[in-house]
Amino acid sequence: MTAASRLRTLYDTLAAAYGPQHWWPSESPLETMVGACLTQGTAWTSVERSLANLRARDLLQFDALLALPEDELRELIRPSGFMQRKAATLRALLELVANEYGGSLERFAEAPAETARAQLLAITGIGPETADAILLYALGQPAMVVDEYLRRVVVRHGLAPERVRYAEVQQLALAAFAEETDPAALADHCNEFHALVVQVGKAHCGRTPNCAQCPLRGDLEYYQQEQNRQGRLSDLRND
DNA sequence: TTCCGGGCAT
DNA sequence: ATGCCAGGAA
Repeated sequence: MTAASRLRTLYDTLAAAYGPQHWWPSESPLETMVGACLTQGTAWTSVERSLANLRARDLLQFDALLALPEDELRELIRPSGFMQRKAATLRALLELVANEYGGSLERFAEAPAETARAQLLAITGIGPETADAILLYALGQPAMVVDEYLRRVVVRHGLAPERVRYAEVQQLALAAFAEETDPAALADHCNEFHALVVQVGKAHCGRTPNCAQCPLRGDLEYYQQEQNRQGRLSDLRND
């Protein structure tokens, strides 16, 4: 049983348990992009308040948002926290799209994924998770989003070592869909995968694990039994 | 590792 | 009151 095939089974188990997740909830790619920045380390309900503030002033349009002074933006996004950093990040993101793509998210989406990702990562305040979330949910690219929940699931189920890096978890998750050759279909899987991981993570894989009712407990027991078996063999060898 | 931060559940 | 959240930078 390879790590990739086990992860694929976890995905299928989550899909069966939770059903379609319909991510990312938004009315436009711009709103998705903004939400992706605002939700860093922040509950989604708080992000919704900020988005409502912007929508109420018709600011969820590119030109209007670009024209908004940073200090005003800061106040409108206050409910989602880290407002100074996030306001600066959003400004830089809007300027990237304005300067490199004429303010068109459609053109941004047509850029090679590697180019777009590098440009996003060059912005202070956008790290790998936010960059991949924007690539996937706002630009439609087949990017795998790795968050703390996925890292915990992968580590706790013995699919990777404790100090595993972002890129390694990402490669492992992509390997679970290696048979998918169509980019659009892969993007659909990436979309659903991350959404499902967030669901199971919030309910069962927080700071302290809560496995009793977890849909993935079967796989965990499999791993723990393997671990015990390895332990007994190790004892027989006296090491 | 620590800080950034308001909102919400407990 | 305390802990934690669809993270990232210094």
